[in-house]
Amino acid sequence: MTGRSYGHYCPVARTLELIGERWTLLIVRELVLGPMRFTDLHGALPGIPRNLLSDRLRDLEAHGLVARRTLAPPAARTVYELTDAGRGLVPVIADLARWGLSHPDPPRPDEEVSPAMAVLAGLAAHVRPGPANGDETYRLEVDGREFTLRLAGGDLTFESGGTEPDLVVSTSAAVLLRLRAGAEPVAKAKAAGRIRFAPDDPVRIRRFLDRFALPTPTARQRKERA
Amino acid sequence: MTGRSYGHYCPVARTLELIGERWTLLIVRELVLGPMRFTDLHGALPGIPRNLLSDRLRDLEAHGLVARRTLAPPAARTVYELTDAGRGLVPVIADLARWGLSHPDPPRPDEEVSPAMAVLAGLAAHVRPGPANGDETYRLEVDGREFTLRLAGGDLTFESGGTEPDLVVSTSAAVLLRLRAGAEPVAKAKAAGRIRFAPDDPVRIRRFLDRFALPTPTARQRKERA
DNA sequence: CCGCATCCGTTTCGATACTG
DNA sequence: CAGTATCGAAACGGATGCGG
Repeated sequence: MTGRSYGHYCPVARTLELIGERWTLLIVRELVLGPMRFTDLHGALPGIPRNLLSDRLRDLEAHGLVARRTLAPPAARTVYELTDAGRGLVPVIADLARWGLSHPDPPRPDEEVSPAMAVLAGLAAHVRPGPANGDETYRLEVDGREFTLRLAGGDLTFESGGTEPDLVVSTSAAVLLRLRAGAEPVAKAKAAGRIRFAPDDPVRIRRFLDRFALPTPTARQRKERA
Repeated sequence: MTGRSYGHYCPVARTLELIGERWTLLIVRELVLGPMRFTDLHGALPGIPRNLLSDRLRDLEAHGLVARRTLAPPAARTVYELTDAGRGLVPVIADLARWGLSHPDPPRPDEEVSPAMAVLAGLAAHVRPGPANGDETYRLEVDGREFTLRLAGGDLTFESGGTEPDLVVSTSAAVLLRLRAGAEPVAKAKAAGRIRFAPDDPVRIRRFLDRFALPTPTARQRKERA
């Protein structure tokens, strides 16, 4: 038991006792995108001391939000992954991202941009309900890290690959954030090679931008007309 | 600048720098329900030291999440209220409440139940989109504190009174939580006088329970049929 | 009663060094 | 690679005290 109690019988306080400590929610954010090993986690969270990461993982495991799994002998390694309970925190993280994006603040000197947060913040926070009929799968390649996003109805889940994606998007975390902020039009980034789509199919690209509510000329016009 | 930086250019991390410290979100939770004075806030948050409350309010004000307003001479007092930016955090709080409610944990000895959290956690976290046509206004009287909730479409806002409510609900925070948890049927609580409705109109009561997704026999049957 | 400042023991954080 | 151990620096918790 590490998270100090608030002494309130309150769901909000209870939850904060579990995930309200420094770094905890950022660790969860990383794990949302898939299981990770200790060192990779440490690398994905610049600035976190290893002992704190160790402590947090222990607490998260004790509270059933994270599970450790030991991989089979060939690559015998321990990985940390979210439990279902842990995945239940995704809306919280998405809301925090939404809030942050709606109160922009330019990057400060020496700040690092992580691919995971670009994916989650730039995309996951703004999923729009799509056509009820079709599922879509996207593969994001962000600064060398790969994420597979599956959209079914209004729900977004992350997969560890396997499924053949409808569209592969390759870009950098910084560009993803610039797109989200509307600081750079998609067309321009594409022309400059800062974002690539495969296949280069306008219909699929448009649907991708639409589902993730990325600013497009059309979206802007739609807004102005309203 | 008090919230230590994470050194990440990430909306989630940025937001956590502002509201990730201990007590901060609970203070915001209280203020969601309306402007409050220092001492009332202190009373509504059992266990918080006054100096911490003071510190947090200062930080929140510095970051534009909270504004202090001095009331007119007759009752010349300072009140703290959320800014629009601060109100933007409501979804975060609602998600935390939702998560907490879905991972129940019985009350621990010596824990206090606050009316505000019962309102927010028990009701606000589960608002169902209602009929697009009609707005509804409810007055909650919880352990002596009054809250006016206005529902317009899927949006919930809190008012400081004035509007004539469609329904007045009087109960205690504990009962509200028990209803939410399905630990006690509404009918039983009503019969025992633990919750009162005015006017005692079945149609309005049903709509109230429906909009806030409180477990009702009908809702349960609906679930089982599905 | 209100809001805040000060003091002080305890807990947490964070940087570095260290071990299997 | 995957953590532990240690230790100084902050932050926190709680008890005051002090002007409005």
